[in-house]
Amino acid sequence: MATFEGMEQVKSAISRYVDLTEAQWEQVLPLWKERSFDKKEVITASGDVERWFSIVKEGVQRIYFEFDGQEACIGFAYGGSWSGIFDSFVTQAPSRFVLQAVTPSVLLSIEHTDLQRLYGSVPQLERFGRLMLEEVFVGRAVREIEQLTMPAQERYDRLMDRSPHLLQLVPQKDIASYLGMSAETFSRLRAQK
Amino acid sequence: MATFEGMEQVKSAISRYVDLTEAQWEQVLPLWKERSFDKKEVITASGDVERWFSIVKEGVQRIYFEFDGQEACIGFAYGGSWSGIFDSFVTQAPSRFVLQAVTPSVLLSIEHTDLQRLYGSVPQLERFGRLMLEEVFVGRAVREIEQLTMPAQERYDRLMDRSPHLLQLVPQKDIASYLGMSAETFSRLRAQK
DNA sequence: AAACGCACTTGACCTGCATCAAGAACGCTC
DNA sequence: GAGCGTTCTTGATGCAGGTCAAGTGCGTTT
Repeated sequence: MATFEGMEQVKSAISRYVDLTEAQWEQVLPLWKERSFDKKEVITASGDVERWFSIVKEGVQRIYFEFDGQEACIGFAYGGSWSGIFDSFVTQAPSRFVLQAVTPSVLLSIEHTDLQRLYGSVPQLERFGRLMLEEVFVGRAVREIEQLTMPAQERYDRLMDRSPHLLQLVPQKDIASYLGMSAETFSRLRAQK
Repeated sequence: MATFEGMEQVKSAISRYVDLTEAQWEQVLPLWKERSFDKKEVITASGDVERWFSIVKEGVQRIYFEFDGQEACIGFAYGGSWSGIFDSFVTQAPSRFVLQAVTPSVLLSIEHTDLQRLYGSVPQLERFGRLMLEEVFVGRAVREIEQLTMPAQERYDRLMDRSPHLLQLVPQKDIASYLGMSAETFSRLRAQK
């Protein structure tokens, strides 16, 4: 079970979407667990079915895809945001992606089966489930649109606006990969500022 | 309500995922409606919330995104496959995409509210809902991975393997856009075969 | 503190694909 | 079936960004 601060963080994250009664919180909160990972530890491997939906308590994680020796970074998760392989979590099909801790990380997680059961006993949670899924969908769609319609330069600018701290937290090569450009191009873009 | 053939098609599409009793079919089938669209008619506009989940009875549709005068094609739907703006349908948030009939189209559709209600009264349908969502997710992820990791040539080959008939059905410029290349490049790739 | 590895920078080169442009071949409409 | 718009082809040109290579700095290990 999560620590006291952990439970508080889960409560405040969910509270942004729905109000629950004290009795309901007592059903919801005990199901969340605290999970810790070392730097570079793989949290969910390719081929695994994602069992957990998580809120990031500490650290940064990345989602990437492997193909003939290369890696393509698909997304990041950090303080306060959701973490996990959402498509695999939702569909309970094996993931083709890897979730890895970039920095030492602590996640507050709930199991798929527990969440499903909660949907039955605490109907308001459905709204939470829908809205967090919406955020994930929108995030993916925004990235897809940006990749399709913007040059490297502009994609860089936008990411720096949205997540200026990211640069301090993760290797530049991962950000470059996320933006769909080589590490060299990324470096050059930074230089001319 | 749908025609007799329409209901048969809905039944066989759902039957691939779950078995229902006759009594259950009688709850499910009457909620599906037949909707017809002219060539080039917009089915779901940008900004709309997607109300419908559909099975394609006839015709081809495309999903695209508009930005400063350009269009980026995100996907196609045709005979037997699902159609709709799935992320907007699932999240009930306004769509940033457009769904348009490329050829005259007939869709067999169920409303979001009706489907939600059915999940309550026919629990087996949840499985259907999950599996069709899985297909959509997987389709999106496959395309994302292909865009990221393959040169234009190979993306072209793969699409032609997967959907050889597509070329007869929709303008080449839309396929080119879907593959993330210019119409000219697409034309040249075809020529050298 | 020496030594190794890894991330980052910078330069030179090269190429895949976009863009521009101009013609050919289809549909539609009247 | 004449005319017009739209789609498709083909050629010429240009450039964004990938690749290769060599060097620099830093954090870790021993």
